[in-house]
Amino acid sequence: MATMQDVAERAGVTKQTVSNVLSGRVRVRPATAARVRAAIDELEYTPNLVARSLATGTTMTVGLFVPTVASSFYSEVIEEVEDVLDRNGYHLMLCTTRLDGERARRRLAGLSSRSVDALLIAGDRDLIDHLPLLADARFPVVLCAWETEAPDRFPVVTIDYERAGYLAGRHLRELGHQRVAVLASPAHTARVAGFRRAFAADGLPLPGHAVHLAAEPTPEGGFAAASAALAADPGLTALFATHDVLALGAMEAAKVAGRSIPHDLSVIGHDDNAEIRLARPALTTVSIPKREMARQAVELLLRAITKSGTPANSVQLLRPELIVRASTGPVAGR
Amino acid sequence: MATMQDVAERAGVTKQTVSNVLSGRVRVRPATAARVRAAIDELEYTPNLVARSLATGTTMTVGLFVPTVASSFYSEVIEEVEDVLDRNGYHLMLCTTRLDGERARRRLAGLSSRSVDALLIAGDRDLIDHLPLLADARFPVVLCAWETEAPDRFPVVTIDYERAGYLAGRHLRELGHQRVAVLASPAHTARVAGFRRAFAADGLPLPGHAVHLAAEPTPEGGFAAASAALAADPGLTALFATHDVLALGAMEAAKVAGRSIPHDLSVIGHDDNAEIRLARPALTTVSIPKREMARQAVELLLRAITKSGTPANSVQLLRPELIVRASTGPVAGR
DNA sequence: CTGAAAGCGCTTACAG
DNA sequence: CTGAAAGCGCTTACAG
Repeated sequence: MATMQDVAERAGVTKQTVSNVLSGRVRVRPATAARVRAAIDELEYTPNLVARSLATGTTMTVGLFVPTVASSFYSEVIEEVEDVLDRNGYHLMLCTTRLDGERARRRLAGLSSRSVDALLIAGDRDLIDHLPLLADARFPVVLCAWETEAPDRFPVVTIDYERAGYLAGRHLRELGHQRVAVLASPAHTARVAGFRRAFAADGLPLPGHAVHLAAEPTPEGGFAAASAALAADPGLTALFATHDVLALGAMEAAKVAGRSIPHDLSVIGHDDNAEIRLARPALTTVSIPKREMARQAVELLLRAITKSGTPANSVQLLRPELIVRASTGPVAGR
Repeated sequence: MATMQDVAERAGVTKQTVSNVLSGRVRVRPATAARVRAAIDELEYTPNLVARSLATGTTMTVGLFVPTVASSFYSEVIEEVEDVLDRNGYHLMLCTTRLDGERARRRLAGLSSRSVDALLIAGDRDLIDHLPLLADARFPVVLCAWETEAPDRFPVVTIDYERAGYLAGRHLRELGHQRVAVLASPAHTARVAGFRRAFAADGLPLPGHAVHLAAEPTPEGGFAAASAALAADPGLTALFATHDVLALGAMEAAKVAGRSIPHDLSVIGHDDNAEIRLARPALTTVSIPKREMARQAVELLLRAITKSGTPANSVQLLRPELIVRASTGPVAGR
């Protein structure tokens, strides 16, 4: 392994000069620089990043926490984060918490030792209880895809989930639906609240039992929740699933129950994820700008690193958008 | 930021003693150790991993290259890799190559500077041309999920893809199918070869035009390829998709063409990925032990790190398994 | 069982 | 524009 010292000797200079050539921050006479470059090539020298990190106090890597990698939402977040990072010369350290708080805690503690220049935490499911661990992190922390209320001390870039739920509710209201149910993952409280608001605004507050929790964020979970909802109230004319994959299961359940979509039952999802491309009829859903969110979160993080201060403690909300397709229709159709 | 020196002063010892307490590799008198631990707590000292890395020459992080994170195959590989790593105290540095050879090259060069203790490369699509870059890597490299022939110098843990294709072919043969087509991603050469072998063995070599390449590994890609196959030869009785998501699209295409599955057309996939849970009829497929593969690959890597030698240059093949469900049936049914 | 020294390979002021 | 020095925060033999 060639070291900077080796290169220096070969080029007949000191290692400081080699360092200067490499960093470009100090002007070096062209002839000298050329000699240094030649030596670097001959020796196949590549700088030791660890040594550089120790000297500069910077690692050029960012940590990313996500609940899972097996969902198109987080896949896209990860890819977007990596792209922005890559463009700026940063590496990505990935931790998936897997709904395991203890695991999350352990990984968080493991990363907090200056091996990372900043931390991006996506999704609030597992880490929320352990955020105090980061109370005096010496690096910037940004939260994204945060649906529950976030701790005051960290900036967050997220979706206006409440509005997303509201858009879904308003759409169903405009179609005349009155008896509706919600299929929700336990964490999706803001979406449910927004949906409720749309109905309450019209003087039709949703009864508490209209919300059916799905045990798992899978089609199977949606199938079970939808079956339960339909059994509990056969008069239902519409279903809001707080997650597209839940909606997929709900469509299956409707079929099994002999209901055609959207004629007998409207179904609306949330996310506009890749998983629904094959759904028939095409699923009406609320689209959320996940890549945009990820991009802005990383950029905030990167700005915080270079300014080496804590980032402005702001909450940034990206707006969702209703995408009307074929799975929702007027209630009159029934 | 408290340093080891600070802890030492507070505890009235030298930093070497602190180091010894931390590492546990040298016995320290209990009373001294207790004083040191107290000082650590009071100062909230956490060791600087970068400094440790420079001193030990080890970073406790492993790099993982995957083509993409947006597929359940690679999601599962990533999660499994991370689990094994985590259990052994290692961190994960993730690079997705995204079908971009130049990007892959750049990331590879970026990692090769001792910031990683070992490298696991999953999938051969993007990096194969750049592997020579690793020719004199100073850390172990292991390949996995490799379908094309791997460069001699690296150990590989992969699936017996040829056999997977063979199992699919043999199944169709046993059901009496003679006129069949293959829907394949361009890289899936071994699966196609194995499938061919099953037919050739029965004296029914597949004509070259029986293979239809899918432009993209998506349901849409499968739909297009299947439509083309059905148009080219309406007498087809079975389709082998080298990837489950292709099979999903093929099932759609069959529906559109007015063919019922499996009565008019048998469809068999490959991978047994989560994406097919909702397919109706349930998809017959060839299951591959992806998590097992990932686990063994990482363990090989870890062994290579600790032995600090290059791992045994072996090729390890895991066996696929045929999973018969409802999308395939006897040709006589037609 | 504890301490003094050297070293890991860089970078960053600071002189010349 | 180039060189000598100190330092980043650890670990690892090596003495005592």
